[in-house]
Amino acid sequence: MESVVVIDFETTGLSPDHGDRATEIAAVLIRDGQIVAQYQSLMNAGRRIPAFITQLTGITDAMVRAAPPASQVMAEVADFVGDHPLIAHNASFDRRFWEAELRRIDRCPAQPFACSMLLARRLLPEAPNHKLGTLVEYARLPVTGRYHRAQADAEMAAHLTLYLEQHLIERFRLAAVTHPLLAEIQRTPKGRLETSLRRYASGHAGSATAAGHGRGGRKNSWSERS
DNA sequence: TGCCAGGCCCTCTTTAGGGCCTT
Repeated sequence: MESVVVIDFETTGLSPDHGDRATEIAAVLIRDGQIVAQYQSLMNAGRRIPAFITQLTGITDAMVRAAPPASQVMAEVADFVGDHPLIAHNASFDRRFWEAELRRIDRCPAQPFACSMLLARRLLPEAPNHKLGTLVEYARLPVTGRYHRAQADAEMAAHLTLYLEQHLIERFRLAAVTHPLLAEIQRTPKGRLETSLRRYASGHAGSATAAGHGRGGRKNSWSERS
């Protein structure tokens, strides 16, 4: 897979539209099937942390008060991410905070997102459920730290992404797995996934190119959807 | 003090409702 970044936020709640703010972020850069760089920081957005969140994450008001300002952390992580496409577990959540926090520092978030949870629902429907912790245990992936902390969750989501990539390559004999392909898979209706992926694989035998970009303008079932 | 969301998916659906998943 080309370079992608897996991110994970810890926050004061569920909705940036209702005043919730990020308290911690981690970003893990994957390149050529390996984790090659990481960024992690608590951040101080000036919000009190609900007791429930402290119980869930272990992140306290004192920890956040001692952390760098959210504006500084978001600027640093935006530089770290650059133009790389992003992946997160339940990406609709992280995407809202990513966009909200970057807008606060006048940065323009433009990355495409893919979601490891939606991918796992498609590719591992037999898993007991599709919570990150359950999938880590199900796939026997390394537990890299405390759940509900950004660094550990981002690392485990990265390992899950690599596991899903390998699953795709072995099961469907794909020559390459790209971020656009992952985004396409999570949008494909469950009943059509097997057929569509096998058609995609046969159309890309021996190819090392990305989904939806067959040579010579050739289109396939994954191509040119926006 | 307690509450607040949103996108996706499945089905007993599609003119809807409820569960999952994230903090």
